[in-house]
Amino acid sequence: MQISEAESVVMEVLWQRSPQTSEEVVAALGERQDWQEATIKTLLNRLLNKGAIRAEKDGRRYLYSPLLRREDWVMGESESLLARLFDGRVAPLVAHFSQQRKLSAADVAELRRLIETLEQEKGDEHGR
Amino acid sequence: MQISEAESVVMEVLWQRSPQTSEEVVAALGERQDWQEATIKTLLNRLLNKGAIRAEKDGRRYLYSPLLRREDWVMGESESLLARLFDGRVAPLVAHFSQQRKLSAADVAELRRLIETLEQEKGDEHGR
DNA sequence: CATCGTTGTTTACGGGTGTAATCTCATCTC
DNA sequence: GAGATGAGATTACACCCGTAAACAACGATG
Repeated sequence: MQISEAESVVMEVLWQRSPQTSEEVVAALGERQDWQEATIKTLLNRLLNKGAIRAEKDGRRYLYSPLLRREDWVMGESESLLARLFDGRVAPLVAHFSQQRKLSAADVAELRRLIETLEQEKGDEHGR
Repeated sequence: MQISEAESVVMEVLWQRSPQTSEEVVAALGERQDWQEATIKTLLNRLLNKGAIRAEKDGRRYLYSPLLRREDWVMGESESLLARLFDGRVAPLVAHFSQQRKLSAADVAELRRLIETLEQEKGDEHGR
């Protein structure tokens, strides 16, 4: 399931809450995006055709809900990037950021806590 | 500097070694990619127009070299992804991978070593 | 010098994307 | 029931991208 940049912005709105009418989506986007209503309708339609969302009839309107799950999309995008740039692994990405001095002390601390949790879990699995 | 997927494949060849003639690039790609020579020439030209590579005359041919550095491109792509999907931070990406069980014990160990190195460096900076 | 060939340049074309206007049809209102 | 209103569907259009063929220019070769 391939969705474009602009389409993903619409998806974010539906991932946040669903179902929503097109009017609500337009309202939600109106704040941040300066898209015409027509543009958003086009995007909703393309998402429908792609099967990324569904529309159920509700009186004279439709209620839109995501079919594509955010986790799946995020994982797809992330793995694609890692595969193309970092040989498919996470550690080289982190290493790259650190080499470019893009990690703050807070980032490092957060990563450490995360790693420790993970090591804990791995240990548990082993014991079980 | 935006370069497309196909263009980045050509860049990878030039990043590996440069300068190279178009013939060499074609040869390097011929193994993995089933592109016609014409396709590769188009991509070299587009990269030239974008300023991502340069061509210096060498007799009747040109020698192509990257202008865009791989690190810069990698960082740009990575930061763009993090910004769009993970609030711009690295840790949430790692967390996401771990939640999806995409981290092996080896990955975790590698990350741990990396983190320790980073903590070391931070300490040094502080002392200096 | 005329021709050939190689390498770079220009043109092509279908599909996706960003952006939007227009059309159509069903419902609300008088 | 006729017109107005509003939602979704259709159409539009320029640009980028993947893919490639056609063309042009310049040097090699007979």
